[in-house]
Amino acid sequence: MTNIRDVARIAGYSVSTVSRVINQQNYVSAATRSAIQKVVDELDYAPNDVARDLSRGKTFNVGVVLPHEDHPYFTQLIHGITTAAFAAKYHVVLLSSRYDADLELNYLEGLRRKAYDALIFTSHGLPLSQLAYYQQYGSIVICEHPRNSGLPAAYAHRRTTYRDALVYLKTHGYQRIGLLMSRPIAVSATSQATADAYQMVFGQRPSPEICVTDVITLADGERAAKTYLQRGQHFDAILANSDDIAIGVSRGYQAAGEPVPFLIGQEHQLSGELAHLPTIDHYFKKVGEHALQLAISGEKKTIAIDSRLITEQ
Amino acid sequence: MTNIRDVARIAGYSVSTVSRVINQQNYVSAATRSAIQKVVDELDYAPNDVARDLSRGKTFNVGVVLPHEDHPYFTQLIHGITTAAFAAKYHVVLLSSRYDADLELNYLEGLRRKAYDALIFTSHGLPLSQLAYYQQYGSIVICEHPRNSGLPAAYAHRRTTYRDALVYLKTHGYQRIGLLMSRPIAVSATSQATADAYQMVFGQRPSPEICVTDVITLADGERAAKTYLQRGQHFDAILANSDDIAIGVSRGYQAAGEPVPFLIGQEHQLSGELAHLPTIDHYFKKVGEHALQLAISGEKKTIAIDSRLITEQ
DNA sequence: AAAACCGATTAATTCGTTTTCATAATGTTG
DNA sequence: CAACATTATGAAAACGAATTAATCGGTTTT
Repeated sequence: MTNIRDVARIAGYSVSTVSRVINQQNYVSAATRSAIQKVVDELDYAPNDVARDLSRGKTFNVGVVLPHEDHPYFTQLIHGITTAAFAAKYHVVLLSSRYDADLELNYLEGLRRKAYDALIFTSHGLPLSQLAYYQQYGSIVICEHPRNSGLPAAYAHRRTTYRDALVYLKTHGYQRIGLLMSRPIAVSATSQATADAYQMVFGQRPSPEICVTDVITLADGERAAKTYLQRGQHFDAILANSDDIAIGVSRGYQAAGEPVPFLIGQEHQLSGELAHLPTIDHYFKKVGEHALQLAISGEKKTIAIDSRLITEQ
Repeated sequence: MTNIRDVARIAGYSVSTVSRVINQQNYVSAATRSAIQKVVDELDYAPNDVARDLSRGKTFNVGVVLPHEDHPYFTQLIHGITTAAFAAKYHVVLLSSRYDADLELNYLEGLRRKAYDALIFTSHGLPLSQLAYYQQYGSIVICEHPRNSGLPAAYAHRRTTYRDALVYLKTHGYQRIGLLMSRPIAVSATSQATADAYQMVFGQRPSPEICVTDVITLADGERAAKTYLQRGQHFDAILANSDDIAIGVSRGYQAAGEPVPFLIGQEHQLSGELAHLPTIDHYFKKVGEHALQLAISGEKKTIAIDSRLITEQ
């Protein structure tokens, strides 16, 4: 493979001058520039990005840690991240984690090994304190409320909108509310926001019986409905964690021949639109764009994006 | 930052021995190994991936070129690609193209600049011959029939299943069929497969009037229905290019107060399942896994994954 | 006892850039 | 015309590894 030294030798100039030409820098005479450019074209030379990264001490890579890549939350987030990365000439590296601590740690180590300039955790299994520790090796952005971790964060401001949703239910006469969550309250900021909102509206933490966790897919929604029915619990309404999941819940009740509670979904998905369900749009694309911006700027800010309750569709 | 030389100096061994220790290689005595390991731990040393890549002449990066990252076809493909990449310890770099020739060329150049070891084109705007030219700089895999390009390919074997779908329609008495496509027949292998299947079943190329192109989203499906109605054309059935789009078509006809033709969707999406539409599952995750395998192995094979017509759901 | 072999180790080269520092040539000012 | 900038260029030193060839005891073959 032809390198910068070949170009320099054949053009009869020094390596540094060639470097200046290919990087569009100053202090090269027009004549020299065109002479070198000619040789570059003739030899079909292209600089080696890896060598360049090593020399500059920067890769322009941003690693994006995500538990599963086929989930709409992550898809939308990724869309925002790649959009912003593209504009800033950064590269997005996808890192599957499945909430596996070893994997997450391995990605954090990647920061130390200079594989990425920055890391965005769309979600995480490790404690925030551990993520925070790795900030010394590169900037780390999370997509949830940072608590007391000091981590820069871009996230959907869920709590307020969850409160709006629950107030909406309450004022429409729905008293007994079921809550579906992707992960247990103890480990998930999203689930905590749900519980906090519940407390704000109903004056007490949600009891474990009204919550079902580990609900990710439509099938999980069906399962949740069955769980509620088995437990012999009656609900006026259920706040599901996605529209697809709400549809699953509806099916679960229908399959059991039971009346379907009033449902509110999330994510503003097609399924919810077709079923005319109220939903919550979290504008994750926007969240992703901000997350990337934080990652590359190194700013230690917290950006909360307002989400929106959509009751008519 | 502490580097391999620091470790060598402090441990009292040469750089090459340290290198052998951190790479788990032979020809290091147990005593030396543990002595060096101790220093590595003390200094909290981690090897620099960029330097390693440069020295080895390999990055373990696979670039994935995709027109838009929020489309289910690409989402599923990406899911397969990352799954396989993860298993093989490769990294997936997302490259947005929006079918822009300059961008695609830039990514091809990335291969020359050694930014990626291989490139997967989930779709492309540039002619295949141009992609083929860049194979000299690294392996390139496409996700469609390679024609005479000689490019390795993993793709959904659409034509046969499209034929199945059209035969299904024909045998059920549907004669006048409309076809929806994401891109014009001239530039898209998928659209060509549709046209080929049509010819196999109905004995002639589909006329331009029965095709609507540039149909990507549900809203495009609605638009397509209106286009057909405006043209004053009547169809017994329409083969849509996704379930979501089929739903859009249905809405378009309903909004105009017209009877909805029989619809077949694609992608096996939730929307189609809910509406009990026949659909075609292309198993894109599997396609993605094979594509990555081809990319890193460098095999110049062609792998066609059979898709499946689902008429009962 | 010379020749061959083997495991452990090191010195030196290589990968392909960017960047700093030095120097020469040219231009500008008082 | 001396003093001083400014522009143009090159030599050499990073950047941080992997790898090749060489060396050196020690052991085994012949």
